[in-house]
Amino acid sequence: MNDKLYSITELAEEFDITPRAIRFYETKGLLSPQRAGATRVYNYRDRARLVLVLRGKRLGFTLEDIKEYIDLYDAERSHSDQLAHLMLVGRKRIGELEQQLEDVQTTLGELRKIEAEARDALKARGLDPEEAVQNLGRKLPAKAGV
Amino acid sequence: MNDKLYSITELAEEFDITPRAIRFYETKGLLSPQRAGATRVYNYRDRARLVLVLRGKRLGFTLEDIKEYIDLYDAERSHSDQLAHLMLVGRKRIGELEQQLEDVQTTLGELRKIEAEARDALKARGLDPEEAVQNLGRKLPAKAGV
DNA sequence: CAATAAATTTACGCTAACGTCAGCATTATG
DNA sequence: CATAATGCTGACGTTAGCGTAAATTTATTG
Repeated sequence: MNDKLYSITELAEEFDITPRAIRFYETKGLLSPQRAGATRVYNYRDRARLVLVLRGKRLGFTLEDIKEYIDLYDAERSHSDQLAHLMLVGRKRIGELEQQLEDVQTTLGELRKIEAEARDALKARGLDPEEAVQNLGRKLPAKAGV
Repeated sequence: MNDKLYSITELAEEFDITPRAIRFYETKGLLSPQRAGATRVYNYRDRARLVLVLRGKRLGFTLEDIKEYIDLYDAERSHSDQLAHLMLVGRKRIGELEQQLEDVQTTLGELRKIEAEARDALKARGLDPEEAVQNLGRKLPAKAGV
């Protein structure tokens, strides 16, 4: 059931990125799909890797970081040195992410406070906050993406 | 008690960045210290802003994102439109960060699993994991920072 | 006050992560 | 089968975020 195959544009559309980006990740060693002739063909594992890449990006890691991270999954667990190295790199990343977790939580707290204050201030003026937000779209020149 | 002033190098050293970076943030409108003649002088508020900038960076935001975010703090809360806008932008960021929170937690979980597995595998070979990690430093050409 | 040391501006350089052609081959379709 | 549509490989262009060097004040210190 996991034998489904994907074209490059299918993946691109699914994840809202460009084929160019996907090819670029390949040149960086993050993906290595099969080929049918010259055409790239992605299987379920390739797709899973792409998911990891995109999540890594959302977390602000560089593609090189992400490669190192992905390699943790595929690392040989044959030599003890490999295993020790796995632990070492894993711990480093864990440390980084724990810091990031703290940052995210702090910032979320601050933002929620700001939003709540703004909402209260609107209510105090006898306005419906949701309505006020809606109205912005009509007054302003239309900002973000359809 | 919060009237302490800082030179650019003091801040740079405290946060382990370069003066060049701090000046760069200023050109992007993220900081606006006073001047004593031509020399930049930073007060407590400037320093607090810098902290926000650096945290934003750790979260993977662009400097432009960070500017928008910082501006939320200083936004006028006089007009209702401003308040509604504040809510809108705040919610957008909150959404992003909630996604990021999920990403961080997922990735942390995966990494902890990998690290634990590596540790168990080493133990199963009768090795002390900590020792094995230590030994890496002596065998390998010395990789990361001091 | 002469000699450093520290700051400033200006400007060019560099890397990451793609975007954007160009030119060509392959595949799909009316 | 003519014509799109899709894909491939270069190769150059672009933006963000500083690094680095040069030339020039400004500050500090023996």
